[in-house]
Amino acid sequence: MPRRKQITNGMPSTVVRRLTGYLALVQDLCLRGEEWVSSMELAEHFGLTSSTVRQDLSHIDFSGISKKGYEVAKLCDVLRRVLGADKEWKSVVVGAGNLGTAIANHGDLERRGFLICGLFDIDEKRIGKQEGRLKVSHIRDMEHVVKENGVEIGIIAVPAKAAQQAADSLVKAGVSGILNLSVSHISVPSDVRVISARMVSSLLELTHAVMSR
Amino acid sequence: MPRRKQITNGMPSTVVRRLTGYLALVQDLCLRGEEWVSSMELAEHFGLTSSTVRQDLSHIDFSGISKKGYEVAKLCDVLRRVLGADKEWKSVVVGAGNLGTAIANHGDLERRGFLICGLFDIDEKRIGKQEGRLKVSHIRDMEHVVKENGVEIGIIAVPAKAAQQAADSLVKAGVSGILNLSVSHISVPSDVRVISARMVSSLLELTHAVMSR
DNA sequence: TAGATTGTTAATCGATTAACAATC
DNA sequence: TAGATTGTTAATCGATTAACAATC
Repeated sequence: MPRRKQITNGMPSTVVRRLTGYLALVQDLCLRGEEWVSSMELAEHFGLTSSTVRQDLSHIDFSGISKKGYEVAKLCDVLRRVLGADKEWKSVVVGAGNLGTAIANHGDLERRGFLICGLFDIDEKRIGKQEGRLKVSHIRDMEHVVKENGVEIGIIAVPAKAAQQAADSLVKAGVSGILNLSVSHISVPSDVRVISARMVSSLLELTHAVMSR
Repeated sequence: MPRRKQITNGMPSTVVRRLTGYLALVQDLCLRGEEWVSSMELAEHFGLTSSTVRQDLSHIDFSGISKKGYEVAKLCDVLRRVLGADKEWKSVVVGAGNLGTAIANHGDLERRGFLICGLFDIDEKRIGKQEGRLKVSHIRDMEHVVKENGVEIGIIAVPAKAAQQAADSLVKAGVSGILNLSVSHISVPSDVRVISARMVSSLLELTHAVMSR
């Protein structure tokens, strides 16, 4: 059997990560009414070389103009399309503690196209509670909500111990992607995508950096 | 003038990031009473090769034992020391909205050595409010709190527009490292370390991955 | 036109993997 | 001892940077 390559489909993930940054900046420039941005400006803003920026942008179907740079509004559109920021992503949040409810009610997410369709917990004391626009439901009702609304994204905001169980429920309910905000590592079938934004890990990256100044 | 290398001090940041993952797993194994872990087990858990794991661990002052692997408890100790997880980090949170208060009251952080000493906002309506153990203070009092308590870490949890201002206040107050949870990019002097754990960016990485399955 | 900035190729650099001797 | 797993060197692979022709 030939060795299967890990994931050689689209762009390298390092490029995708930088594109999310470019998008954030370009949206900003757009609001400020800027019309053009050069690879050099983008590079300086993120501490990269202009070469890297041009390489990154060569991955997407978009061209700059020799003397002027990139047209902000158009670049914004293309990046939004490439990253999926132009469509609405139905999402659910697992974990109705402080963090989960904060996320469920975090206007920024909805403003950016992530429509939270459900907030779930397993603790009977929390079930039924009204949190902003959402009522906390039991995890056993998740599958129903996911199917009903065509939910594709699950956000895990539970304590470490419950993370794998939350992931299992999300997978069983049928989501395609999971954002893991918990402290733990989770394992899922290979057709489900996972991104971990573990705050504690980030904080430890930070403390390491602070210590080794 | 000779070209200054970006940051060639310690370990590559990719290694540091993986070490934070190893620590999370090893702490878990420790709780479960496991005594030994091999490079192979660590690798499988994170989808790496055992070679990468051994290379990573060769960066830290710690040795495994030929036939058995790595001693869980000792590895845990060393990783904690290397990453700074063994000491208490005084921290402040800027932004007393949903996210900021969730973080300030997030038990997981305190349990892991991040002691939140202050919660700040600029909105008069929020100032003085009691949020769990903390009372919301005005940003202008931050410098005092930071100096008084020897705060080293600032966590930014404000809306996009206020992020740079929050960063400026933190820098002025004298923190050494910033965890940026806001949507925006921030710029700070080069002696201040920044890690961005922007949820929206992570979500866009995720949606891109989901789209290109 | 002249000059600035792109897109792209080739060179460099760094990170991952393979391989294997050392060793418990 | 024999076998498993480490630590480390060398080979491979991929990502970043430099350079420059194309071009607006």
